[in-house]
Amino acid sequence: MVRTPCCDKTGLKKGTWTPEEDRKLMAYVTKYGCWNWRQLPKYAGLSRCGKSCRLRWVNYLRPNIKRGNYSQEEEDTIIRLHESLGNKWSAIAAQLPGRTDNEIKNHWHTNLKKRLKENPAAYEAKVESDDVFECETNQEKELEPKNSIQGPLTHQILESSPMSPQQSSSEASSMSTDTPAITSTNMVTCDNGASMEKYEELSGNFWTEPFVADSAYNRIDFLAPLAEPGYLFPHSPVSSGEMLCPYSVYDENDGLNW
DNA sequence: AATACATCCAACCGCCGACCC
DNA sequence: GGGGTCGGCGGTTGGATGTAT
Repeated sequence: MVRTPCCDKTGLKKGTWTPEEDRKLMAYVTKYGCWNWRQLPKYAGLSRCGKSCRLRWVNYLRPNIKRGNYSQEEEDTIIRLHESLGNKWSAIAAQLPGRTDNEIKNHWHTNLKKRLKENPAAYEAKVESDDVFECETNQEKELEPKNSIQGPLTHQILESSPMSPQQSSSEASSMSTDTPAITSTNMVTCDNGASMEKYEELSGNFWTEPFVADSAYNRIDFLAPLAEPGYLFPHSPVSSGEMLCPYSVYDENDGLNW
């Protein structure tokens, strides 16, 4: 069958995302969830392909993204998993909460692959110890719920995350590391029809009135939730006082730090 | 200071499987 | 069962940034 392109090639912006686009996407997904990536840009007021929006959210904007240096432990995990799974980056990423498949893939190609090429002995040593690791992960698979989002390393890694020092592990475990869905009482989840219905009840004319970040947020500074958690998204994870952004967007001295 | 080169990583592209009608 | 849509994945690219000359 012939696939239609995921987006109209004309009139859609490509390339690096601007802070304004990030803000719109984040505001929209945080508020309404990812009910339909293809339609989302239209309602969010973005001139982007839905795929591009999804990628941007998943790889960059979504909560709990860990950025920056990889710990030795994380690198070891990537090496082990790559040996057993191959280039299944999403599967590897599932074992490293906070890391995206894209980021792991990049890290592999830019650092680990090169390093292992230079020092294959170290690679062999890691792979040999893989037997024990696989045994552990199999046990964990059996113990874990099938749809469990958190990987086995969640706890230790998130605790050491430099991204959100104020975030407790319980808070972290309440948030998905893998799905863009923002699950809360009045938010839409990607896969839960019941939630959608619930949301419709609460939002009223959402389906007939496109969300336009400009109009919705021009009146209230987008950063308001950071200053007053819970004001804009009373039932969102933000309401507990967490930072909305996965990375620092606000600098006390300079304002926006995009 | 200017230029060339190397490296990194965000984003795009095309394909695939799941799902729906 | 076939056609169409969608989300997700892995490979690749090219712009941004860093380093060397």
